[in-house]
Amino acid sequence: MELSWLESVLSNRERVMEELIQGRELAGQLYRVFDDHKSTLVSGFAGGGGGDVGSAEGLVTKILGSFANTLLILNGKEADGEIVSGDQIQGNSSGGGSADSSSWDANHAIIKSEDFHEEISCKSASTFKDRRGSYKRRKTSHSWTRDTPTLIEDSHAWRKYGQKVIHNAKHPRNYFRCTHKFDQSCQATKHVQQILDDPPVFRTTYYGNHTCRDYLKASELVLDCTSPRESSSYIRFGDIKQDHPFFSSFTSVKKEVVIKEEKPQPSDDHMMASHHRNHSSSCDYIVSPNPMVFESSCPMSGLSSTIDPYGHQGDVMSSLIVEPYYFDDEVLQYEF
DNA sequence: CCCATTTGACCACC
DNA sequence: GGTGGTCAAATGGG
Repeated sequence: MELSWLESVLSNRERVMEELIQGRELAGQLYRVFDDHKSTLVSGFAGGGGGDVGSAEGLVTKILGSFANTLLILNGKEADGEIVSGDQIQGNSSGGGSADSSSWDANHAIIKSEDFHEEISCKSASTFKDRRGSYKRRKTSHSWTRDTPTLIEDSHAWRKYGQKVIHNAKHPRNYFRCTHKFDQSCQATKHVQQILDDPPVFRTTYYGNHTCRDYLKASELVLDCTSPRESSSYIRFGDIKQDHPFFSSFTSVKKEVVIKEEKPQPSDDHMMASHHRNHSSSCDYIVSPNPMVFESSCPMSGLSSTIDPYGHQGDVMSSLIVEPYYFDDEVLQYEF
């Protein structure tokens, strides 16, 4: 197997090189795009994020597609026809990157990537999912965790779908899925759990990559706090608030994030119907319903900033990254 | 009325 | 059988 993998890699070497080169070029273009608007993106989120974000996103899409393809090739997945196009990738690493340093500065995070031998293919398992709870335990999907003293924002819209008391844990674990699970078949999910009280530490575990197209704009990012009743304060670029009556268990918050996002193509709109109801309202594309959980997912929304920390796209990538990354205050750490 | 959250039920995995 | 992950009806806010 090792040998066949190696042979496969070698035989695809040209393709790998092409993908990497393309990725590099696209990244360069993206850099210029962001560079042109750096000041806007970094300090002026309030303004609404900017018209070039769209083109930037397009570039990001291509870049991600390029890297994803490379990874797939390296993983020997190509034969399975799993190479994806940039459009399919888009958000890939939901942990994608602390989008913005402003929300992130206060947090020192540790990110670990776990379980990287994943099958990128979707779980075919629950084919006949008519019954509740009938699901396939995500054993094969890769995950990565982030521990933060506060909840961090992210550029994706999440919807809470469950909460569970975990054995031997003081705090319940909250389950979120991507809002676009149904309309765009985005499989990304995450779990958030407070693992320490004082100081508070929240562990966010991401599963799967985002394949959805819509990201919150920078101006929509919310930074919220943590503990249920204590310090939840969320920040909107431009103003800071402090209050929060909510959080029953540390969760649910009302969507404070005002901003509206341009609607996604109306065409796919309905597919989203969440099970029984048609949840396709624009709201779904707007906010991150739970401020409580934040983490930064994908930077593409608009702030480029720095990172795209996690390479979770694939196993290979993860294995290539050995050194920890240091960003400003935070430390991103990869483990295998 | 629409939509997000809550919460108990259900089921896969260990 | 216990635990954890997901589903979906119920609930409540806007």
